[in-house]
Amino acid sequence: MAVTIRDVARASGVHVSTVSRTFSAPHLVNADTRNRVLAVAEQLGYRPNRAARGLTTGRTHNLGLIVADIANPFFPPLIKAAQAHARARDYHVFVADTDEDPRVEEELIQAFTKQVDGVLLCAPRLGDRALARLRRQVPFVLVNRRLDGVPAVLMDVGHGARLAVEHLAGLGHRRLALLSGPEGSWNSGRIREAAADAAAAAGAELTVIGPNSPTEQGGQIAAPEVARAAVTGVLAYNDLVAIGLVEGLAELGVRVPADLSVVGVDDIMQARLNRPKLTTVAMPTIAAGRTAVDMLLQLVGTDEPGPAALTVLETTLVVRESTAAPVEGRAARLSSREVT
Amino acid sequence: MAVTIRDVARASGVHVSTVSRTFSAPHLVNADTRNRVLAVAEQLGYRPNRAARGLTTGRTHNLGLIVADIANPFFPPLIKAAQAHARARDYHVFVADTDEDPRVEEELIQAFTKQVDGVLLCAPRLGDRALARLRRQVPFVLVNRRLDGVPAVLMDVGHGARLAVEHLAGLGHRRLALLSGPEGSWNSGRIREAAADAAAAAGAELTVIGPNSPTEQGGQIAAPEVARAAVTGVLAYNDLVAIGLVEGLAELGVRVPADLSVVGVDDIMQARLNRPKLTTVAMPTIAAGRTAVDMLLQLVGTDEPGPAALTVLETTLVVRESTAAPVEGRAARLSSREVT
DNA sequence: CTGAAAGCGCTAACAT
DNA sequence: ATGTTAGCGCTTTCAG
Repeated sequence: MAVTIRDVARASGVHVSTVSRTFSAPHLVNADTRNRVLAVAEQLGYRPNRAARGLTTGRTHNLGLIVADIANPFFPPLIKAAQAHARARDYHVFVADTDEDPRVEEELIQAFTKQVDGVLLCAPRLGDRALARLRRQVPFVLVNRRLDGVPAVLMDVGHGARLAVEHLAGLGHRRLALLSGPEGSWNSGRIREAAADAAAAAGAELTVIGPNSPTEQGGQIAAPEVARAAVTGVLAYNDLVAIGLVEGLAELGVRVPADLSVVGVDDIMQARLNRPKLTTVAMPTIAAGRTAVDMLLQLVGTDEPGPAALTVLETTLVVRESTAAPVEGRAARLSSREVT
Repeated sequence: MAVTIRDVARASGVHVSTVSRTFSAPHLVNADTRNRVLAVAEQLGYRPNRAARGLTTGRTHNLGLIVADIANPFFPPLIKAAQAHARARDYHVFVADTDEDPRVEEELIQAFTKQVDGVLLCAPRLGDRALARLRRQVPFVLVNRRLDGVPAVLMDVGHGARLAVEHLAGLGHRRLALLSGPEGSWNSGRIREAAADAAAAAGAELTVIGPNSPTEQGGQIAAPEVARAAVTGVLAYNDLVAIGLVEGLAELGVRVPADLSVVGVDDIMQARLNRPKLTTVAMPTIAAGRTAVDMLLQLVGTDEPGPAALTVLETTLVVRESTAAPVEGRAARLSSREVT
């Protein structure tokens, strides 16, 4: 085994408890002794064993971070921000991926219990009831999901969806479609509600198509149905779906934005790369990651003062090239076209 | 505190060691007792404390995974694969991001010591000497980096670079540039060597431009220099750089592939989305993530038989739209053009 | 300010 | 097959 507190104690001629204090309560030990201990520790290459410490203190100084899909470009910036922020506060973070499966999600939360001081649940797919139950096992904060009494950071995607629909309506679109997200997604619900409201207010008709897998493939698969729906504007659950939709549409000979306007949600890097560049709702992922860590640390009893138990972050609409004014009679023309 | 092994023991009328055995060596305990213990444990909601277990066994069942930048699209698929693979073997993984800073990299490795059974170092930026020293603190396996005596999984990017240069040469390009990567990058060195070899073999001239930040910005910044270099084909350190380069070039009025051919490395999702779709060297990231975990677990003494201490994974060239035959006299025309 | 002693939750010989 | 007894490395009363 490696060098322990005991080795340091022996080598510096003090008792282990003094060494311990040197690291966990330096002010309780005489400056001279402290320096000596520190020097010896340094020289021996001593590093406190966090697990052992956690055993007595009850705090592991570890956090769990659970997302549906690490490879979904929406998450990495959030993970990166959360990880960096946590590290700056001397916390390490376990990252895990549920593969969009609620059961895996539950298993992971269970597995993290006792391993971590708290977990960040990003856009969980689990039901309210399960979440409420799990909550008693381990403290957590939710990202993009609201549940009574549980701290959360929300990116106000409803607002973004409203802006998107108003943008479309402002361009003159009256027949809109919404490509909804996966079953358990809270965001999908918020987008849908807000879009419906905004559409009604603007006197536009909104058809909901879904649920869809939150991937490019999901969008591509939905393309024929969208084409058949005789709409001129579409709001997709996220950018990946939007990008897939544009691709699928292209294969059907439907051009964006000439024949159909498409807006996404997330503003992932790909949105800017896509041709046409995607009009989309930008999400403050970095701020969300940081804030979530702050809230979690506050929740698990760190002294650091933190934000309130519910933080709502604003979203904005980024208008790019995938939206344009509809052309007269387009809807009719589209609906009568032969589509598989 | 939550429910411990002791609570289970009391409630099921056996000694703690029996409970312990029920979980860590089930075959050593009578089926009836085992079932009873299991039932009680289940009912009480008992979950073993891995940290406590680790204290006595010396194995934490945790892995560390260190990358230069979580938000670089090259890494998420690798992280995802490694995490999933590790979890299937009952290992949790700490993910950390160095922000391309070797000092942070070193700090992280230090911090993970004792916290994990081993660490996966993906494309480390640390020097050989530092790596060799650190290696004595914690077992690790390298991804895309070779160091004597240290297990590694390599994606044969040299081969890919060679294919790329041959592809360019085959198209008729004779004046090539290489946008190299960041200082500490082993991959960048391999690409450079292989590209130089292949260029020489094909009778082409190769200008090295760099080092460059491994980001879109890095490519964009290099664009003027590339334009000035009077080359007709470019191999970039990675897709991000290639994409940034294409953008930067566009701003200077240089079109890809009409005026200049560009090849990237990595085949990230963005490569396909970019216009023109990027010709690039595809990396087997998922296999790499899995293999690295296997090697690491083998290294730290799991019984599972694993692959050898050095695994080289093949890369391939994906030809898309960013490369084409050069047009007569283009190099001269480009070099004489006014470029800032 | 520092030492002594107990114990965190669990495993690992060693007995029985 | 199960109980006993020591710790693992560290923190935390409690004395002094």
